[in-house]
Amino acid sequence: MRIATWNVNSVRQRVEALVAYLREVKPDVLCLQELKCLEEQFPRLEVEAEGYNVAIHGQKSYNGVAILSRAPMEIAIGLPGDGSDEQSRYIEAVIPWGKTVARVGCLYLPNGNPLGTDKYAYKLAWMDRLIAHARRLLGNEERLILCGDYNVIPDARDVYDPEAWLGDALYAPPTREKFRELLALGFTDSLRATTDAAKQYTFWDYQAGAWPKNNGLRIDHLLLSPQAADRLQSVTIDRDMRAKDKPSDHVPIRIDLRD
DNA sequence: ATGACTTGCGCGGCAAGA
Repeated sequence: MRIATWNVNSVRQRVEALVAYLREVKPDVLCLQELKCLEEQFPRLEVEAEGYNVAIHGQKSYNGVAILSRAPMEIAIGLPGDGSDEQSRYIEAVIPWGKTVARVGCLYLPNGNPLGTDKYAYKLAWMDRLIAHARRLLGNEERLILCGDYNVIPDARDVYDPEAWLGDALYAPPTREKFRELLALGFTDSLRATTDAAKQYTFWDYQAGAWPKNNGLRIDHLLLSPQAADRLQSVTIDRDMRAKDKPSDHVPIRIDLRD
């Protein structure tokens, strides 16, 4: 089972790259974030033509998440815990896998900048809701994968200039503390299960020559329940995607799980 | 070097991203 996640930064700007990725990498499941469109604006026909089912939680202009799967899905929309939250940042699918299933949560965690504002409070509250939901899901003892754009830099190896990022919502200590609280429920950070290496980046800003200078961040993660972690074979960051024409500022990251 | 990116919205610049 190959599961990938990619913040596309507008799916309508990335249709060609998305179709090429599906053809070349052939993921069984692809989670997308930052669609920046309503469901009816999503390039559904192009994706279905590649043999995928599509589940979309869209929003005008901002946010928006989707799960693409070769197998049919049972879908749940939205992160529980706040009925007044109007931002489209979470979608979950149960996907048949042999005699069992994979449960895949696709998330776009709030950016939260700047610190000390309502935006940062929303980020931390969203992380609390994610922790509560993840705790419940772990109780199912399923092959669970929570993946997406976490907007969290886990530690100093994962950012080109740690000191410069201490005052940023992606790296501030309370953000990393909450991320560790999530991990401590029993998740495995799939990338860190396979390497201790620094600079395993998944994002490079469009500005200030971040890509040519390799000034990147590792903020896209696939977290695995014990039942999924047992099956982890490999992790791949599709770094070359950042060098192509009209790239997203994020690249895909994916795992292979043995059947 | 007289300079710093991309997208949506919608047609003029601003908000948002990270």
